[in-house]
Amino acid sequence: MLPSRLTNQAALTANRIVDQALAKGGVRRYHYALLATLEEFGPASQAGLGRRTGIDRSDMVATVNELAEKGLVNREPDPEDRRRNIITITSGGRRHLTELDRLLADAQDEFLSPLPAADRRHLIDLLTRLVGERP
Amino acid sequence: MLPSRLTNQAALTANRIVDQALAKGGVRRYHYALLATLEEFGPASQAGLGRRTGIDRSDMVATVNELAEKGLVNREPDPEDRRRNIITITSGGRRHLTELDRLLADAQDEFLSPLPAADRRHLIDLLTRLVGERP
DNA sequence: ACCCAACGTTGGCGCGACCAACAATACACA
DNA sequence: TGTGTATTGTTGGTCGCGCCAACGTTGGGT
Repeated sequence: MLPSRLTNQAALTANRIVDQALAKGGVRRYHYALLATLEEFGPASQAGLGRRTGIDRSDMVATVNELAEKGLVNREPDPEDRRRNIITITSGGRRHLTELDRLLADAQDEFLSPLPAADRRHLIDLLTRLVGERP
Repeated sequence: MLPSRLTNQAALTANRIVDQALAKGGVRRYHYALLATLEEFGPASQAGLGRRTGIDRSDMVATVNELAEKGLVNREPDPEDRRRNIITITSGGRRHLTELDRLLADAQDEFLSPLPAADRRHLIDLLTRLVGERP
């Protein structure tokens, strides 16, 4: 089977499992990606967040809208650059993220369940190099 | 980074490269999946092809339509079971598939380019076990 | 004769991933 | 100083994949 198709099949499985887990937390993948990135790197502009997550600027608008409506992030204009909005994760967002992380930990385990621990580490290493060292 | 996200990122890269390659052949991923499955396993019903490719029955209708319009497959009613259509790859389809295979070979190489050969084999092995041995 | 399962088909949905265009703002530099 | 260029947020739209529900037709079982 073609490596590309193999990878896609794996991603399909992963996404099914992950989407199901995130649905229990009431969010989709974009929401989690955004919350996790905010928690890891701190407040940033929408464009900056888009670059880090790979989410398009236009999709970022909707994602921030939805998270802001739930009170999980704040959107405020940047006083130093009036083009920008600064997105900040709220304490409620941080709490919610903790729950999502817990849900996702189980999902990862289910996703990787066919492989023993050593192979899981090896797979992660290979994938990291595959997606990381790319021009 | 979460294994699920890592896998998804790899799949995104793979799909971008593959889609671009298949576009040169004038088809999308579903078309190739169908042609390749027909070539490997021989004629089959639409439902049977759907089970093998993972393509939904409803999407299979459109895919067969498009390939039949191009003369790459034939759709004929099964005389032994009038519920079924038997889908057959044509000689033109076989020729086209050869070209697509060539395009895809380059795509695979580009996709896996960050990894040396031994690691590529290892990755393929791990992914095969990950998607294969699943309940 | 009856019911259930499988098939092809239609129509629809959601999500992720994109692109083009726009006004507002910042910035470089001639 | 002004003038062009780049960036940002936003709107609105497209495409493909992956699904699901429903329907009429047909087959197979009992």
